[in-house]
Amino acid sequence: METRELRYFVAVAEELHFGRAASRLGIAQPPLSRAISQLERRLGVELFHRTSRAVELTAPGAVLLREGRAALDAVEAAERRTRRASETPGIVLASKAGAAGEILAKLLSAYASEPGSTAVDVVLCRVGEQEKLLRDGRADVALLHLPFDSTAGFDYEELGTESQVLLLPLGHALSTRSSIRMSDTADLPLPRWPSRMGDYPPGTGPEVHDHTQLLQLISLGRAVAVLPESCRSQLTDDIAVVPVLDAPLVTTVIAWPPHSRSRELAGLVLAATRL
Amino acid sequence: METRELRYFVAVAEELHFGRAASRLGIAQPPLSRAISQLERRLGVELFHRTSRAVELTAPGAVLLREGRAALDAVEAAERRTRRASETPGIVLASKAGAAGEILAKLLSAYASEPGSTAVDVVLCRVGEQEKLLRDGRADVALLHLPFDSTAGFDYEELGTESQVLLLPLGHALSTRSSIRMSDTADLPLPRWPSRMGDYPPGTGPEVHDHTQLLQLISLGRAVAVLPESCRSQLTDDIAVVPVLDAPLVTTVIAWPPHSRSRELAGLVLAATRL
DNA sequence: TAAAAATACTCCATAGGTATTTTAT
DNA sequence: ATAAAATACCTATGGAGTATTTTTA
Repeated sequence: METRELRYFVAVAEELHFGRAASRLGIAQPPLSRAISQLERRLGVELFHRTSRAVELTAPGAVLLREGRAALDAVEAAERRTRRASETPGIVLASKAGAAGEILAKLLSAYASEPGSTAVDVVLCRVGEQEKLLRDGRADVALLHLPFDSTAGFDYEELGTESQVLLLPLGHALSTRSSIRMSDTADLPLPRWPSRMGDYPPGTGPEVHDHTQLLQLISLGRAVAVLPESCRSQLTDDIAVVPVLDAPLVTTVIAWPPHSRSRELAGLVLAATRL
Repeated sequence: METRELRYFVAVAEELHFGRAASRLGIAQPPLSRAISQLERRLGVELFHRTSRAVELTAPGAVLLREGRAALDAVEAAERRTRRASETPGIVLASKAGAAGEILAKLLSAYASEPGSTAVDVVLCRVGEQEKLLRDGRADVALLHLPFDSTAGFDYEELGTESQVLLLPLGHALSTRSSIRMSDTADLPLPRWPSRMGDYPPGTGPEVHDHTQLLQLISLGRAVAVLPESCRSQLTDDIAVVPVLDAPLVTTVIAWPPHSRSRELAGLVLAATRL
């Protein structure tokens, strides 16, 4: 199977419409139809049920969508990491914008002072995006937060655990409490974070994709949020903080693709675990 | 980058010889030379240093070899799992030949008696091969033994831990001892297992790639070996067993590719953890 | 000088385009 | 009746073959 065939298949599987998929790919519809049916013939598998009104994935098609995306990510990663290996040496570290600020600063300065360390580019990304960046080679290592992010498919080291606090606009009814429980937050405008696919769950709270954005919404009285307590260091004084007694503990981990232990990466991970 | 280009590159990187790589690929040498230099041009990266006498990988070339192999495995896995999804339903489980016999039998019968379970094909492979099988889609789930195998890149659950014993031919000088230490085995003909690349480390012991083969060599007096104690169940009575006090503990785990939690696989894993 | 990669050229398989037909709602 | 996929047919890019040249240890 060629990557071009996989790209075509994934486009159709995502659009569920040959015409739209073709224009997204920058080709005409007939060659796309041919490419897909040729792929089906070569695999001996029907990938789509199609009528003139609807296109839908078959069960084997769903398998190919999942596995094919992973394969395309791997090919992209191979290409990108090869290019980067020939250009600027250095490590690309992905972290959520606005989160892990303190630990990130400490890590960068600790690693920089090690002998033989290289440059570390920091990519600040949206919540949940780090995994994709690691998989497709745009990053070499990432800071993740369990249980929100998933370490599936990566090697990782735990860096620390912290409890969570509720952030409220000053003057909010709950802002004078010394502590609260998760059940107290049921009716509050909690933010909706994007899911793995990038879409937002239904609900009343605002849609947010990074912490900076969220803090601003809290200041404006449009949201409240439960966040790891290390976020205290970046709060403005118009936000109140109340410990949440029964919120899940958050573990910060440093994660990297398996089998990619370059000396530089190993040094960075070591520096992280020593913090 | 197309998979064809990756396959060509990997062939040259493994052979370090355009002519041999070409014949391995079933094409002539000139198109291979052209394909590689075209790849280098498109990537903007020199992948090989070549003279008329020697071909060697550059540093970015080494990166592409590692990442490219992973990408090719992922593409192969996508193709194979899609084909399998359309044919016989069922799970393919990989396990080392001769190892994990008891736990495997228990697992298969436990899972088979669950409601809604599917067929489980067992692939008995060589030591260390399970990881490759999981990565390239020939297997869906595998039994691994830590610390010998690596779970890098997989999800897994631990199934149990056991200590190790020394297996000796009856009549061997050490066969009457009630226990021994690793240091006592220093001069014995311990088997040499294949490394990750499939080649054998240097040494005096025989080269072996599965337990059945090894047990036979022990019976013949050509080898002794340190193995998990569960191997006792398959021993013939011409082999003596002596506990090794300070051998590393062996943990059996069931491992699967991340993001592949089909209902059937989840059921099998659940059955395994309940054993 | 000899082994091996690169170049020159030729050919054909196939990816892609346009025009049109079929199909199912 | 119409939106959308499939088919027919054509073009041209580029992948692969053979013959030859260049390179360097």
